[in-house]
Amino acid sequence: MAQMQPLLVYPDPPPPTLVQTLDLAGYRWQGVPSALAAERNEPEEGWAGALILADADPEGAWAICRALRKRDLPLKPLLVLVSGGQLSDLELREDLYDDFCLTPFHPKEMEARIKHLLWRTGKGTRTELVEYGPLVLNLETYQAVIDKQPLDLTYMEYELLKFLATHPGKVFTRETLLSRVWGYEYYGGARTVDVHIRRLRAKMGEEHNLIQTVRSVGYRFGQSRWGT
Amino acid sequence: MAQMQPLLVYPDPPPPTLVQTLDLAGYRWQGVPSALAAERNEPEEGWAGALILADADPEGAWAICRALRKRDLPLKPLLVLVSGGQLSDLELREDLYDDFCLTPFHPKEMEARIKHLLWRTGKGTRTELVEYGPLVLNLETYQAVIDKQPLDLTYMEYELLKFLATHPGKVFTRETLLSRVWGYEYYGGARTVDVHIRRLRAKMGEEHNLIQTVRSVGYRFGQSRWGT
DNA sequence: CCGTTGGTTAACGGAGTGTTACGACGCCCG
DNA sequence: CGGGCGTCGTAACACTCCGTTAACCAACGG
Repeated sequence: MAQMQPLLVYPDPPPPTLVQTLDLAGYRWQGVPSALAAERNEPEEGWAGALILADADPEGAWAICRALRKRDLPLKPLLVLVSGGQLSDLELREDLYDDFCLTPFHPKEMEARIKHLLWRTGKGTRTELVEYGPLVLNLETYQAVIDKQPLDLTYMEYELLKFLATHPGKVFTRETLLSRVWGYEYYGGARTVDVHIRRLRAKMGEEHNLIQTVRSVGYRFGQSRWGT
Repeated sequence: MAQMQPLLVYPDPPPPTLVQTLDLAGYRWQGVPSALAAERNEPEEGWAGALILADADPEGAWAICRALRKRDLPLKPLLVLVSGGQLSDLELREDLYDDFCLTPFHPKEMEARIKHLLWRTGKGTRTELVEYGPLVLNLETYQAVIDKQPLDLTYMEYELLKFLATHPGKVFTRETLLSRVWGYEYYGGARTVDVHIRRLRAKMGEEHNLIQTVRSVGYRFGQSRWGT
């Protein structure tokens, strides 16, 4: 266990109970104060996973999660600690964590969760491909392919398409897209979404209308389970 | 909210707290007393996942897990409930579960775990549906289906139908509909409602008269409780 | 510097919505 | 029994938004 890659822990320094739990269980770990620091201090071997405490500073914590998810997309296992009152937050951020634990936590439970999480992801059960019909997104290489032909997408276009494609059928308002794809509180015209949608549609041929507009509501990717 | 495959629950009957949690969250479920029963009672569509209570009868519970894992290896999500004292048991059975929860459990936590587990395994988020007879509204895709055939509704039509369908049997005056569907401060002719009702009726075939007019009062969706 | 990317603005076209008019139907009352 | 009145169904029409689109600008990074 000692020769494993270290765990990333936020915030820095972590609360004593967490420190104690991690040390007792024999994990190597390192606290980081920000997303930037997480990137800078990343060891040669990479992080084994991340523990994010979200009960003290939820916004900062989720920002870290987003940053981690965005950067190393062969996603590191990510465990968030939340208070009971934050359980409803989890619903909107399904894709930002792999497991969660309530605070105050039972040390044994935390240990078991970390262990199981590492085990789970070690088995490679994670998919780094997103597929929908003729579209394939390779999350590792940031490449998109449609009808076996590579798509040349910009960063934002890719992120937007990825988000939509991982929630097929569901309708999102422009505001939701702005907050979930662009990030936290984004101040800017909602028309930005329109334009990016348009550019996506242009790059993917017109023949497959994978992105549909739902008037007065927003946009939807793919068909839902009920046919056309 | 229905329309998802049911969850398998062991033992049968489950403790009241679990029943309450599942029912409140709107999950379909079925208790099974044994691995054999789980196989026999498996519905046509299959199980969405399994909830195994391991604190009362650990041996039986783990046996069930093993049986489930052996049979459908395209892993159904499997969540076990264990007491604090059983945490060490988990270590030896990493492969028999996908997530766990401590008993006594926090209902919200349980709900969040189930939801995340189903999301993770791609079994789909439990879609919020409104159903009445041949009509199904999918609230998150903004799609409507009648007799398995998609309906092409505009925004206002959809909102109106959604409102009516979520209050079956109840009669609403035009004024009420205007204020509840269009908005509280809406000022306009009451005939607007008529026209939208008409368009709805036209798009849904005439064969099902799901929307009835109550003369001098307003409109009602579905059959009143007094019969026709 | 120039090319790429991300975001804004404005004009345009059209679907969606609400209004109006008219006809049909039922109900009350003479 | 029949006229008159109120209510509802229907179609046509006009206007208002909304989404599309193109062009333009700003922020980078080489």
